[in-house]
Amino acid sequence: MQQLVRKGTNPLVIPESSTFTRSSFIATNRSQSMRLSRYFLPILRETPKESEIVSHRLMLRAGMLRQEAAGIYAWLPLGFRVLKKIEQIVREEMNRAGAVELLMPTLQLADLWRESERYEAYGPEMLRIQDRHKRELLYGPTNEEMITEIFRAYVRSYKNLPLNLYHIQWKFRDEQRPRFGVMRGREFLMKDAYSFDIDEAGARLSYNRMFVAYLRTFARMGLKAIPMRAETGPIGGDLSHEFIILAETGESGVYCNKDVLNLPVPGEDIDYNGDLTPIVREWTAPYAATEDVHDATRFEREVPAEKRIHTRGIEVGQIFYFGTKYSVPMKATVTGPDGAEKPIHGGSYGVGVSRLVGAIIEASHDEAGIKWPEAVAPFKVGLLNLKQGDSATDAACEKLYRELNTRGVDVLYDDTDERAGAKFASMDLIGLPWQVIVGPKGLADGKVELKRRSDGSRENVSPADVLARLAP
RNA sequence: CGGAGCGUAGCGCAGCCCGGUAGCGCAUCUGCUUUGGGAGCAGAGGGUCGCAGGUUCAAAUCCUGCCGCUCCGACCA
Repeated sequence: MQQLVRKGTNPLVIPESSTFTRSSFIATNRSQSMRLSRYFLPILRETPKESEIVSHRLMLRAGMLRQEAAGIYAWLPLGFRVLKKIEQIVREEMNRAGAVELLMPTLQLADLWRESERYEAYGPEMLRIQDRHKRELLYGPTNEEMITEIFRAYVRSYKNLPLNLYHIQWKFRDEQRPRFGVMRGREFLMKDAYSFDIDEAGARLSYNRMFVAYLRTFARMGLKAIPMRAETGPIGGDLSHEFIILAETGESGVYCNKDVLNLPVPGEDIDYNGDLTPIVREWTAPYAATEDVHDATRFEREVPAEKRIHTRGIEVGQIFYFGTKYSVPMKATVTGPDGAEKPIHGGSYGVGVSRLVGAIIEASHDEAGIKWPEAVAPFKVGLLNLKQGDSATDAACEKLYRELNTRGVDVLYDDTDERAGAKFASMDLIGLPWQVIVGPKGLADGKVELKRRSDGSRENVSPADVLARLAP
């Protein structure tokens, strides 16, 4: 069933009799709230057949996502809000680490890829396109060539280094078998950063900055992402880590030392110009590896039996140092202090932004639905009016809705005339961190119910306490 | 890319073998009764049966081709 939650009057028409402007969408400087009756949230009661893993199933049921073709999705409003929140966290942490944002196009000229000799090498996963002039284009699966082209066009001197440029853009890889929803789509949103340094020593400093930025990025999303030694893959190079979150339903097997789960994540006051080596060393000291590079002998020698973890994981980021792999064939050189031209040493650093939406759900859900970490939740609070039309509950809800907004809290206000049970089920499904449940029974005692989605705990509090708790 | 399936109402499915006016549940709409964990009753609307061709008096059903999607495996952020 597809229930388009849209009931009530035409939102484009404010009745003349209205004594107030009925705004369905409240946007203050700090918050963006919605009335469910005016939102677009097509919740599915039944599980769509095509979804195999839990995150995909929940994204479809929660009205976040619509499949348009194999591995290609439309992001519905609720899903889009999560995507944007994740994107923004990635952006803030990249900026904090000194990377500079730009935006490259999705389409690239084939000639660019011929320079690095990857046009032929990439194979059928690359979507190749011809324009009306029969020029060969491709939908970019990654952007090393293009960023190198941009870099070499402008940067001449070592004095402009180090430089780290990144963008957050849609990519396309024509997977033979797309599956698992956004976890392995063909079109996906990715943050990719590219570092440029005069030599390997400099490149390793850049690498470390991204390493630390990734620790912070994933921690902010409520994830324990573990850096694991990785194969360098088709991009090449000799230093690489995958950042993996543990989830039973993960795509690959992982082995690690339990200690790595409790390491401290650097605070936002971390000095990216300082020496980050101790942090990287600390995080790479405990054994942690995916099964394709797993060394059972070492694992058993280094990790005491009670600290061995063998489970599955989802890759949410990967960082590479690849040296002069692109700068040599593409002639991206700068003049060094000695007056000699040198190819730059590069690295690339990806975060699967759209994949993270699914990965977070894999790591945080229960039977009833999603449990969003607050930092990425589409709304912080779900406000449930259990008896729409009752003047007391309506008034109490309207007041809470306005006041939470005034205090900068994102609220999804379920003001529909659904029955209480349906509202509970829908709210649990979409997984907002907090539910404020307002009904006649509680209001008789001047109380509403405050429920925390993460652990299901609930308590009866006054509306004033709700404000104090949710908008301190 | 090997193997296996599936396309019938918004979603989940039956009907196909054995050809004969397209059905069920949920959802939607109307009315009444309900109202703190996915309500009940009564009524209503909604389908080029994936597309094209063929066989036949007659095709959702049989035959051929194509398209789309899913699952297992190999592969991958």
